[in-house]
Amino acid sequence: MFGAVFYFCIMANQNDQFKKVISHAKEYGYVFQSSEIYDGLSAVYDYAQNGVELKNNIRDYWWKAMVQMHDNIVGIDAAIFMHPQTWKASGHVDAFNDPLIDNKDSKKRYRADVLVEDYVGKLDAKIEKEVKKAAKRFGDAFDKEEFVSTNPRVLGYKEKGETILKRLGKSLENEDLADVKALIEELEIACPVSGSRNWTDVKQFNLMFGTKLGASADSAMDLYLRPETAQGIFVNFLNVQKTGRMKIPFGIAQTGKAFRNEIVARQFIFRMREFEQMEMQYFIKPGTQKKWYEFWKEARLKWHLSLGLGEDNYRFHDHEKLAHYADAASDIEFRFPFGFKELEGIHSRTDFDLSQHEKHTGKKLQYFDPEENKSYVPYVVETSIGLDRMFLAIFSNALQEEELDNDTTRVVLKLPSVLAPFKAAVLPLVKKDGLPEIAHKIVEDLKWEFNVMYDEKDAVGRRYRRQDAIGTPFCITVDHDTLDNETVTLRERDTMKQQRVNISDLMASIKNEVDMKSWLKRM
RNA sequence: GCGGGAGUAGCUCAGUUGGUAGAGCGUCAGCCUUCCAAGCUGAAUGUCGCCGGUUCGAACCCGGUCUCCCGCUCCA
Repeated sequence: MFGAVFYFCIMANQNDQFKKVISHAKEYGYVFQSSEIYDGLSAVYDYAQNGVELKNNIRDYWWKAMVQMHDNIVGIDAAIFMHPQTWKASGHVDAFNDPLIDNKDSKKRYRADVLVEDYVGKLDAKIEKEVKKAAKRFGDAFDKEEFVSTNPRVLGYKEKGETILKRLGKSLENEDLADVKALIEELEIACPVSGSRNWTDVKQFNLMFGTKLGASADSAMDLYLRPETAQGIFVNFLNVQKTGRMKIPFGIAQTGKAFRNEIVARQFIFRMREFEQMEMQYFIKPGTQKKWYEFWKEARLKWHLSLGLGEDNYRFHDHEKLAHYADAASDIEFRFPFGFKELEGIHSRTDFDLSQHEKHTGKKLQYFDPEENKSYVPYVVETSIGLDRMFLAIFSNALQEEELDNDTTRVVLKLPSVLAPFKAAVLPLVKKDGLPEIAHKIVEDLKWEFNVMYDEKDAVGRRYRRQDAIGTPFCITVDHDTLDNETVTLRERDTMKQQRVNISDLMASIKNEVDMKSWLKRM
């Protein structure tokens, strides 16, 4: 019971913290709901004036680590529209098309095809049972092959199973959802939870957004907004390899928007209908996938750790159930305000995608390996991270409420300084005596290198807090001493400590802390 | 999509049995100013999510609708 109470408290706190994250994101110009004045659009958000800077910086940090720092990784920027056949080949047309059915009593939703397949699975289990029984009865003389192919009961189960699956396949192919429901009713499949057979109609959910290419309706071609960016890389694999003279192993990186018509999209920017991925597909020699899979798992974790959000906030989650194309898959999970959730995936995709495109285009997508003196379809290890999720991870981790010595609290956004929207704010202690003029000059000087902000309104302490709330790592304060000796105070966001520095040293001091190079070197 | 909760100023929220809206913080202008939100003066901001109904009268009651949060489901 105490456990339950404790758990409830944690949930309440998590909830609380998450609400603070969302309202802080709005109040300080990071994330707005899309079309808010029209009551918003479900699961679509806009990045605001500070949010776009943070997002750009995250993308930049990823791109530099991935492309600039690896001489065998190059980038592309493929279009969102792709030839519709692409999605047939990738399996998205089939796999992203779920026939769903609800049980009216338990209110549970199931994939209709899975319900039927589970039923067939039970038939298989019955066959196994028969086999075991017979094996016990016949002892050493038991021949499994023969038994399975002659026993009438086993044959009956087998045939029934095959008939069902055939019919299911045909109905799905013809999009005859009424027959899928009829099948479920005929088989008397019951809801595992309520035990009832009170089902709704089967409804088709297409997780891909459709649109039209072509201005006139009759000549238009059905298109999809891409549900993942990876296919843009696969279809360009050979172009990049040839024109870039790439030798295996090599990688192609890309960032860009993808679109999924999620049934339920929630948790702020964690799951949006329109989102941005940062992906890298690494093309390798078949047989080496295990090695490269491990390599990228480690490399990607190092990238995350370099940002200093805390080692305890990350963990790997290895997939046991693998997607049809994968032979190994792992997620890097992050401790979000609502618990550990997937942030990045590292997948060993085998040669599935390239082979599929070969099949559907009739074109060879192979690499001639001079060492092996033969051609092959490369294997692929993918790293795929959600930019919006990374944004949320960083933002929610950074938002802190601190108790200060003087019994007050401050809200501070401890963003990694390399990613902060503004690197410094320049503040004249008072807005007279020529201090604003000097401050403006410092802004003019620094803005060639960083995003800097000027603020003269209110007491300086209040201005510090304002900068704390948007995560600016440094405040430069011009005071009366500045008039005498050309020095200012440089105040650090996290420690609130100040030091006196020469105006001429400002650029170097700040750069030392916020420069991407020094952060990337921590990898 | 189903079930539960919610929607009042930029944010957090009051609003008593229906009588046409308030607070704190924030924002803006000015004054003051010894460098960590707390001084002074003044100001702006809401068709109380939207539409309809009941009523002499609706933020409040009823119906519908949209959006958000939680759970279920899904998540390449």
